[in-house]
Amino acid sequence: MGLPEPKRPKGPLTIYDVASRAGVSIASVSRVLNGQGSPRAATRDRVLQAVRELGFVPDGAARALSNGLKEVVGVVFRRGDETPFPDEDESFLFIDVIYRGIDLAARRQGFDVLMGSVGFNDGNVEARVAAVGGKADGLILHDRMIPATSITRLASLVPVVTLAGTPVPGAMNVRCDNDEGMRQLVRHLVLDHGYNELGYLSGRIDSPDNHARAKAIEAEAKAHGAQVAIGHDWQGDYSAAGGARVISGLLESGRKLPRAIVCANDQTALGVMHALGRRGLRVPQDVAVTGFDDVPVARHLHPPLTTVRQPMQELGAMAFAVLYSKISTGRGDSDVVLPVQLIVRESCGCAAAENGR
Amino acid sequence: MGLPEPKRPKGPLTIYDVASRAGVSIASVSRVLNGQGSPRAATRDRVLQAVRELGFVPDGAARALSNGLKEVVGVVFRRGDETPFPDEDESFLFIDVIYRGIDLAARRQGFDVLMGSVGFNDGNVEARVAAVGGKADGLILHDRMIPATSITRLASLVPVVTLAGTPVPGAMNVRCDNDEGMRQLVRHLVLDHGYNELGYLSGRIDSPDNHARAKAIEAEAKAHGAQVAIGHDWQGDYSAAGGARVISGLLESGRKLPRAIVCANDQTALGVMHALGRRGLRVPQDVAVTGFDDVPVARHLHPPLTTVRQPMQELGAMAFAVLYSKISTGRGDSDVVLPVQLIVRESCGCAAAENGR
DNA sequence: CCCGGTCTTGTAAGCGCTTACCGGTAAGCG
DNA sequence: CGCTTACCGGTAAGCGCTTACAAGACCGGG
Repeated sequence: MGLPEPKRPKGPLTIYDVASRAGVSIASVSRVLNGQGSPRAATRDRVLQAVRELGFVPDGAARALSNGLKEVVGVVFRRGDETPFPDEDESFLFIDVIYRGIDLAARRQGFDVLMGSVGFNDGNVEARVAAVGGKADGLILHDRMIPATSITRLASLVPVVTLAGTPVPGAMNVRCDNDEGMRQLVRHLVLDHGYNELGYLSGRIDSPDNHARAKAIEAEAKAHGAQVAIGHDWQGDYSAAGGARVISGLLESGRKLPRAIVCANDQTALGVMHALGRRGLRVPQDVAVTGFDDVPVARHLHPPLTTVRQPMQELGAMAFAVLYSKISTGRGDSDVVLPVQLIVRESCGCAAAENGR
Repeated sequence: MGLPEPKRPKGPLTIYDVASRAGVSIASVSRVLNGQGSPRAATRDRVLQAVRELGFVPDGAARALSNGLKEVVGVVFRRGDETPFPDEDESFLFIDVIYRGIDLAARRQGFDVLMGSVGFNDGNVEARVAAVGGKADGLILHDRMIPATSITRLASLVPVVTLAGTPVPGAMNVRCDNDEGMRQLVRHLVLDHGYNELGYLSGRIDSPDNHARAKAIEAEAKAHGAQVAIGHDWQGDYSAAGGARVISGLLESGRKLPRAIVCANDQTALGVMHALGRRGLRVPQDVAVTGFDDVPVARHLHPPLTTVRQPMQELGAMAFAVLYSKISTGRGDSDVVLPVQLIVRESCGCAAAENGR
């Protein structure tokens, strides 16, 4: 008000509009907006006033270009494909919890999170990852979506943190202690329950996490004299459908199931329990089942699922923390391992203790 | 190779580096990268070669600034707070499905999704929303996080789609047909089951969706001569904890529960069922319970939850579609209503039909 | 062999913002 | 009262990329 004509120059509101409206230079506007320098109170007020009146919001791209900080972390995960199995609704729980951890941590530093998911069968994954990288200050990548060499190369351009994988040269890594978790679980099954026949229903064959878990169960079972069925017939894919498929296959071929089935993750366990239930087999009386992850629904299954809790939210938060440190100070830990925790519920054969809440 | 010294100029790789490496101008590089013009095959190859060797990825900010398109949609939701109740783990399921819909649709247009969540108690929500808006080409906002006038103002700067709210001047809106869904549900309860006493365990009081649902249940119940308990004593907040709290309160004050409890959403129903179970009340024999949303876990509850399915993924996809249309063509529908579907399972009293699979 | 037309490539002008640098003004001091 | 010292605030130079414009290369016809 007072000024002749604000006359929004049509084009989307820039700092120049604010400056002329407030009768100062664009530099002053910028300074007020960013709290740099020490503008006189009068100046500051006029600028703020103009900003308010105009409803001005600075353009992130220009800002980023100018000061070299986008305040954006890119996160690329694999999602289920566009047409998931009917059972698969919950297949993204795992990554969503991680997202949440990242989001919370990022928010605290004024960063936003750019999601760039890819399907399992998408082509040009590298291109997608690169595109996200170009829009962000740093990248958090799930497992092995692209070859290690590509990750290394990418990492020379923009800081990269891989999640739940094995460290890659140049990139940083954050993961959970799969090995220890699986070992605890096996000890509980073998030592506390006395099961000496286990089966390991695996995850995707190309997953480092899956390898680590398989290795651990074999080693620990052996150490305590228990058998473990594993291998091609026991090949799942981290999905509920996959777990159900394996069990059905085993049962149909007349195979005898081991006393306890250790699943690569909770979703698989969910599928297994469904398949078992359909065949009239009781969990845990006939067959014990365990998961891995401790996804939120795990406690709501019947029976509640015994599993290994990965601190997924912290995993995400830690990934961001490491990345942020790299972005702001230029250095960050290259391999962080987070502890896991055995969660004993009922699906292993333990009696109901403290159900739900 | 061949050229004297690539000598990465330390600073992070720009189009100039690529150009000099390939022995062409930056314009040519840009053209090759964006498929503009018709570069000679030899030129194209040299550029691509250089890009590959250097591992160049163009800077998104610069690109955005230059051509006025960031290829980013901002999405701001309310999340639970940083220290959720133990029960609340699944409280974000709802929005995650929507995210997924947005993500899928966005990906198809080469857009990425920028998440900017805010907690229920966060201050300066408007500032956060604005910040996200500044980094994106368009904004998808959940419900009413900020006053309508703010939304309107924001919408003059950048296209805005609100979700599941009521349309706001200037912004576009996409929502589900709450009214029809609730009416179908009530008809099922009253007409098919003969329940004539219902209770409506509401959502957050400031939510338009909650209002719409409350209105609908009252109207439809009245139309069929059923009573419905509603109001202060029945005030939930969309959370499981809230649902449980209300039920406990009611029971402790010695109140008699209606025959059927209609919850504002599935999470609330989950809490209600827990609370009921703890008091030894059976669902649906003693009290019927219904939800709203059809969250993935709904089918895994015991008994499986009768609810109203909102096509949440499509909701997200539609939101993006509308926004994209606005961004690219300058116009988009201002109020899209998506149909809902009554999902009858067992918590209403119906017999087990086709359980989960 | 020269000239006009085509096709390719280079030059340079921004996109909106931050910030180094410098001139101008007001305050401080002898 | 005049000069030094701070302090503000303005001017302008980029940040890395796209693209309009123009210059150069190359072709064929006359």
